[in-house]
Amino acid sequence: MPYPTRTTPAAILESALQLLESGGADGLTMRSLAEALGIKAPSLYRHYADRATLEAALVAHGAVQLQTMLKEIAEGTPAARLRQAAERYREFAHAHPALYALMMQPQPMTGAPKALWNTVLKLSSAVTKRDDDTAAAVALWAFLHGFVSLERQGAFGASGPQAGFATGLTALMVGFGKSS
Amino acid sequence: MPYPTRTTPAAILESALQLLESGGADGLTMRSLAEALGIKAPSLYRHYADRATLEAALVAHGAVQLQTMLKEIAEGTPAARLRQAAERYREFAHAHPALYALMMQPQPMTGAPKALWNTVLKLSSAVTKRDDDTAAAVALWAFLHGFVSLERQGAFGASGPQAGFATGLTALMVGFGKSS
DNA sequence: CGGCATTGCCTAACACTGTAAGTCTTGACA
DNA sequence: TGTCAAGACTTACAGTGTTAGGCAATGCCG
Repeated sequence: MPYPTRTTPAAILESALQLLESGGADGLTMRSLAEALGIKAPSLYRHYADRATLEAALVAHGAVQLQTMLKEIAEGTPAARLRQAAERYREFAHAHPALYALMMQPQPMTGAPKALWNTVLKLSSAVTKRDDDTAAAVALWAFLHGFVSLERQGAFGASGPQAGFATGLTALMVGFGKSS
Repeated sequence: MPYPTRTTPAAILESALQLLESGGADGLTMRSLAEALGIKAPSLYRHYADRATLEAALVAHGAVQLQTMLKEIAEGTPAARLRQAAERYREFAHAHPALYALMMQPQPMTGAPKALWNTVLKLSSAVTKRDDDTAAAVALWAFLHGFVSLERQGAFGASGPQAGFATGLTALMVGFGKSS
């Protein structure tokens, strides 16, 4: 009886992402992932040491993807670019809720997530016109992440979350000394 | 053979909170909770329909507690009170990380959490001087929640999260048209 | 006071998790 | 052709939430 095809790391990640999208966080288990790949759960441990390692790979993947989306923005004033980046950040979080949740789990920030943070920092510093303006970047990111979190948990009634997003973002930028 | 003491709902909540504090989110399981109470896991289902219901009770408890902390602040200008409330919010989140995480899980916002939200809204509206200024309150809460989330996940290096908190809060308030 | 229903506990068991141990199959290379 | 490593397999364990069914003790009602 021949064994199934050899499984590649790329295929595993792809299947895992797909399961996350379709079934949410609960949809991704070692067994469901294995089944999607046509193998048995324990075989996955030949490729990833444990679930945590697999998740780390997913997080890295997500960070790279999001960072790319943010870096692609090249047109407009720094303020306009920041606004656009914020929109994309929010879109990403809502388009891939389970992946985003995974990315935002407590964990030491290294590698891809670190690079993502640097991108946010640069985008923000361009607006405040102060290099390495961590305070502003931190506030910005906090606002972004907090907003999408509250949004996802349905904290806002029908009373216009979208409006609050733009308003808050503007307030933050104004407060940090730059409008436009 | 006499059965152990009759278990009260209050005792269950108390034990659950304690487990949450000491062992984090993983420390609270139906079995560990039962053991802490001197009973067996299935017996818990006489008191709470399922784990979700139990968690809802914990969330409600946390919301009431936090709301009380925020409402206690009576002195100072609206801006000063808001600042102090923000500090307390952050302290609460860090003092009870697991409980706070539970409170911030996606779930329809009703009852105690709703009341908490109203308190935040009032605190914020007092500063912007516009009744029912949801946009400002939303931005504020997003900032608060986002900040503590990122803080908890270690997203900020040693580069002064504390500074970023005050700075961001001020920026937000300035941006919404009121300093002091 | 006696009977009875409700309440709260029990044990046993099911369907899931992640994961460890040990074995078989396959393809590549000496 | 023989050997070896990679990747699959089966089996099994401990732990999760949860259900089913039964015993004990409390409180109510005649």
